Amino acid sequence: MSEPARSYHHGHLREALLETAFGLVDTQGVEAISMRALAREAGVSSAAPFRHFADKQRLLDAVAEKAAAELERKLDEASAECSDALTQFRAMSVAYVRFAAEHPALFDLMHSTDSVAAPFLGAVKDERRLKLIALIIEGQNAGLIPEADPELIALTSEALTHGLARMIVDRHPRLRTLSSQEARQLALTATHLLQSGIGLS
Amino acid sequence: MSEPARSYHHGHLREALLETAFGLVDTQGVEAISMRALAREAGVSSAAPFRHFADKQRLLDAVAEKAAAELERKLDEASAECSDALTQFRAMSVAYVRFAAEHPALFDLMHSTDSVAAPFLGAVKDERRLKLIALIIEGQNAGLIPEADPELIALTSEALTHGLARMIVDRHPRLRTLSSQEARQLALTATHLLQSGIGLS
DNA sequence: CCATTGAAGTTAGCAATGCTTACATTGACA
DNA sequence: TGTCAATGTAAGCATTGCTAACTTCAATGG
Repeated sequence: MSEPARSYHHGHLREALLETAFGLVDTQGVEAISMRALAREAGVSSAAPFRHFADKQRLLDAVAEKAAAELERKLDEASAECSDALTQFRAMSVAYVRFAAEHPALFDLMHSTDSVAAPFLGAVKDERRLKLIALIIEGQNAGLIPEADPELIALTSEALTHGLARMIVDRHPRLRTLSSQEARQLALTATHLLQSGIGLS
Repeated sequence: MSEPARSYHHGHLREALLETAFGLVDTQGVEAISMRALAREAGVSSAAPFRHFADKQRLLDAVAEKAAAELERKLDEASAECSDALTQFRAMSVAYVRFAAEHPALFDLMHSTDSVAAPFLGAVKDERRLKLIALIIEGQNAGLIPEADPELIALTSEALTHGLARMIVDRHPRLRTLSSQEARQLALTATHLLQSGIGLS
């Protein structure tokens, strides 16, 4: 935190910009960030950021990738605490919805940025789907998940999870009352409800 | 189309702005619209639009409401062609996903605008949910839909449908190959697959 | 041990945008 | 027919994304 009184050269400009942009998106939304404000915040001229990001969109892409990495970390964390495949599967879904509820702007940005522009983002999604499918197969082998095309189950589950997440982010009327405190609660219960009640098992 | 050579007063500025904004969002996305460009297009000074829309956001709100009306029209159209409750229910889901696939930017705008700022939008959503629930109950009475809390079924279905729609809009990897031609196809098949395979019935 | 060079910073400025204020025009209505 | 509110215009301000031309400085190789 304590920056060693730099002169002329900042030293960590790129990371500094990225970090404050990340925080700003998270707390105030994408439209709250401007290159010039970011530069000001970093104590640097308004042209400096363009040495590190070709344009604003690239900066946002980087923020999106960082958000994706964070999401991934939470998903891994969630699944690591569980033993059997089905529980892991559910824990990941819950963590996914929870992340959306707690960081709507980041979640939104993540999905509105083109995976082509942010390759890491696409790679992460692919990897996650593979993991989901593996988990489903593992669950089926253990008799925890009914026999059906694993890809279809994965797709259904993704749609359900993603849909619920977006309904929360988009302030669905039914879920309108959400304070960010309740979000966590609801994310958990709703996902469990949906998945145990109608989806798998 | 043929404007009668107006002088000074446009006559239908508000509608004209709204219409071209609607089209522009649909074909180029929200970020493609600017008040000044809209004014230029309408052959009017750059301050004129502000006589009809307090600020840009209000204009976008109006576009969102118009999109919502359009969606609603298509949903009604789709359900009107069906007889029994379950078929109507499915037809509406399919139409919903199809609309998202065909008009991603409008769909996106619709959900990113606050229902408080655009009251019609919120009202329409409420009304639709009530209709869905009524349809579910009707389907249950006819033995077409399994007995379960209709609200829960509605919520699940909404999550599934909305999730699928968003996955398409957000260019989900699994659905990445979409050309807007195929979108229609996929929307139909996927929704049928999901709903008949795992959801209801 | 310096000269050079290229990465990373600066200043100045362009074009565009959202929006406001003060003024102009005009159709509709008393 | 006179007036006035609605609707248009002109001019301008602050801000933004981005560029071009110049400066600083740390590292590198002769």
